[in-house]
Amino acid sequence: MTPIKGQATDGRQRRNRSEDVLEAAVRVFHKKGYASASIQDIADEVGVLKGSLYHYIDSKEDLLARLFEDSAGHFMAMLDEASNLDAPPVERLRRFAYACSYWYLQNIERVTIYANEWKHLTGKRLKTVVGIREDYEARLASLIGEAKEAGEARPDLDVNFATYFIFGALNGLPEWYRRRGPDPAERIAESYAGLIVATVVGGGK
Amino acid sequence: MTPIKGQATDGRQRRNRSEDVLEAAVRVFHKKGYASASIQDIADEVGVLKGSLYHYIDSKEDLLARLFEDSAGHFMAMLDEASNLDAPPVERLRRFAYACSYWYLQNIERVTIYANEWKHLTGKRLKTVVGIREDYEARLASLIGEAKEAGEARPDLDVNFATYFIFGALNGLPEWYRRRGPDPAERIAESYAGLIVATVVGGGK
Amino acid sequence: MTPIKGQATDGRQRRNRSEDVLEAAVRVFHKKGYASASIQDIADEVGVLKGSLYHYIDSKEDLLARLFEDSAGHFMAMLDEASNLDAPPVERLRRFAYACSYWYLQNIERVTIYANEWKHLTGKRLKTVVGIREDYEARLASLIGEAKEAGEARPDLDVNFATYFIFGALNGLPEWYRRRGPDPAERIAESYAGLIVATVVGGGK
Amino acid sequence: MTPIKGQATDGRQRRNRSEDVLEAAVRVFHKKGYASASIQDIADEVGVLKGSLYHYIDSKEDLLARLFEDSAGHFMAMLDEASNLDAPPVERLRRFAYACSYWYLQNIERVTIYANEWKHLTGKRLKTVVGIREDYEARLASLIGEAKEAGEARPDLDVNFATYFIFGALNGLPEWYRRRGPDPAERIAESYAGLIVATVVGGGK
DNA sequence: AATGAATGAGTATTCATTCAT
DNA sequence: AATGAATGAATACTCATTCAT
Repeated sequence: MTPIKGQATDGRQRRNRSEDVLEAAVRVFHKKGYASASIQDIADEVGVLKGSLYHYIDSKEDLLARLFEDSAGHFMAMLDEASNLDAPPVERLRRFAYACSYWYLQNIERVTIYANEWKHLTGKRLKTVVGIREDYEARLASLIGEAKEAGEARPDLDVNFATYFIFGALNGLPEWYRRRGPDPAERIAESYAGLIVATVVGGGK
Repeated sequence: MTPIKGQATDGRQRRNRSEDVLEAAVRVFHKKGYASASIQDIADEVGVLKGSLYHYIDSKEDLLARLFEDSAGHFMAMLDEASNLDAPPVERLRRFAYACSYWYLQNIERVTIYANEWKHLTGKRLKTVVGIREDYEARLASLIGEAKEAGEARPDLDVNFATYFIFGALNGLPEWYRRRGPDPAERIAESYAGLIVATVVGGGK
Repeated sequence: MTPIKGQATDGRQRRNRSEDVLEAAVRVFHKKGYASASIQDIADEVGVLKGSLYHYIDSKEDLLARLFEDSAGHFMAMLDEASNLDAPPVERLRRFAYACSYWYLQNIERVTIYANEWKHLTGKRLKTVVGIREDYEARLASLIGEAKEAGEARPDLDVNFATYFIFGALNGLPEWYRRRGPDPAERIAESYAGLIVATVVGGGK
Repeated sequence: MTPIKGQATDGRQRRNRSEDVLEAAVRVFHKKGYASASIQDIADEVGVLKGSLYHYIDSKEDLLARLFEDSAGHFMAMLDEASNLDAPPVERLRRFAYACSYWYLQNIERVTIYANEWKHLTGKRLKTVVGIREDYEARLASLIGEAKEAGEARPDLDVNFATYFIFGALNGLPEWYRRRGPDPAERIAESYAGLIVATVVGGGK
């Protein structure tokens, strides 16, 4: 009998504690906010004394940074995938919007932290996160720009404002999702994709 | 040389600083976030020892609450005015959207605090703020609902999702406004109004 | 028509505010204890802003000292009167005990403060209060001593211990008096006088 | 040279100081009174930074409460033992009185705190302490009551007043004991037992 | 890896006191 | 006499971090 990875032979979970710490941090930072959360809170969540946490982290900010690095990888992967579809501009916008919305809903806690707590990073780490966000905005903007050039968007559309508008609407998603009933993520993502496309394609007078 | 009113000859001022305190709190809470801001930060901003602040406030949370009460009045007044226009649904939606956007831009710091720091209120105060937000959402939802019933919106529009979507886009406004160049508030508000109407009226496929 | 002392012609009480302050201090110090009572508490009780109190007092400790000086006079008067009766020793002891008990009951708040808060005095003031207490003990001791010399007390009585014993019993009076029903002061004083005499005259084996 | 257990080579100690903290608190609260004593005072007495105290306690009131719980156990044990003697009423009263007096003298600091600082407890803790005191009074009262029923007390004795009287005399014991010379505890306890019995058995007129 | 004792700088808050008006 | 703004030192308590065991 071979021991399963992360499972000690005595039955106790012996997975990489580092990951436990990161997951606990996600839950705690999401619930209380980075500034209001204490190292003690996270230690409690992991089930360890707070002194022991420092085997896994260098500092509280380091822990936050690790969360961001961790999320950033997935985030960029999702953005890459969503950007590189082969379809006409508006269709790509729709799929991009769907993919983003869906991914947000699957990663609510991390996304909330990503959107709200980046101010507590400093130095290079802050730069990285801001860079990712700018990249994100740039991709969205370029998609919208293409749609406009292809004549599929409203002619009076301001690409930048539309980008920020949509970006904000997406970032607001996790905020109300918690409060609502059990709408399936697919339905919400589809609806949001539709709203985003409508924002761009427009209509109105 | 005559001594200025409220200015002692030794340089210390002895006047009522209630307003100063509130304004300093707005700046500090906006810059650092409520949890990370210290009473000392605010005292420094006012130019007073921290003990002296308690002449004007009961507690840090009380100070936050005062900010909310202060904003809530203006906020509701703006909402009332924007809701009670006499025009066809979509036109009313546009004007409502314009008024909100414009007001947000004029009150960025307070609006940011309003959107981000309400979690730190407790008890009755929290209830009041949540109530206002629900009222806000309800007004927006009812405008969108009227537009839909009047056949001016996309037939497949989900009124609730659209409401949250627009709400999020508005709340995201102050976040990027700081980073951008000097777009005049009127232009932004007009653009946002257009985007909001487009979201509802739709188009797309 | 001549204005009555302490009564302004407009009907408002205009008595000497100094006395109001002392009386308020008695109530507040009795209720909360000197250390836990704040100048603000006393100002509230007087109905004046705390800054205004300093027209009447020099400091918090000064206020406490004034209370002691105030009480000390009455206290010594009572002791003098009770000591100078003309009667056989045990009868004088009984009357002394009655007078003290009765006076305690009439001045519960001040007596409680006198018994508990003298530690917060410093310097000469402390000396004065300790002096009064020693005088008190000495008078009681001399009464008991006379009774013993007259052969009216138990022969094995230790005069000092008896003095402290009785002194403690008297000082405990205000403590439980508050908690009890409405026993008339006369009855309690009579009972205590009997107990004190019994303590000295004794019996037992 | 071998390092002493619990003594780091740099001079700082790293051992469990729960007991030290409680004992330091007894000394400090006794000396200054609970309200006037600061956490800093206690930390100084322990020889630790004040922040470190919170490794051992939850709050200042919690520390006081721990003292009371600590004392309460011993106190009740002593009362139980003293109550359950097998002898005629007055003899039991004498022994009870001796045991209490003696125990008081052995535990002066804690008894003083018990008698004076219970007002600073709140909630359930306050109730417990008041309950113990009432139990104490009830035991004393029942002993006195038995003596009276057995015809060994003065016929005009008021059992309640006698109980309070004796209770007060006992509580006053630690107050003067400090000021006096080195009377052996046994002699004082014997003397107090005699005084208590005399109070009840009486004589007088 | 984990513990838990200790640190030291920080936090919000209180409060006796001063003083210009 | 009275006000109320301001002080400055103190208070209880928190917390990220260190480190010997």
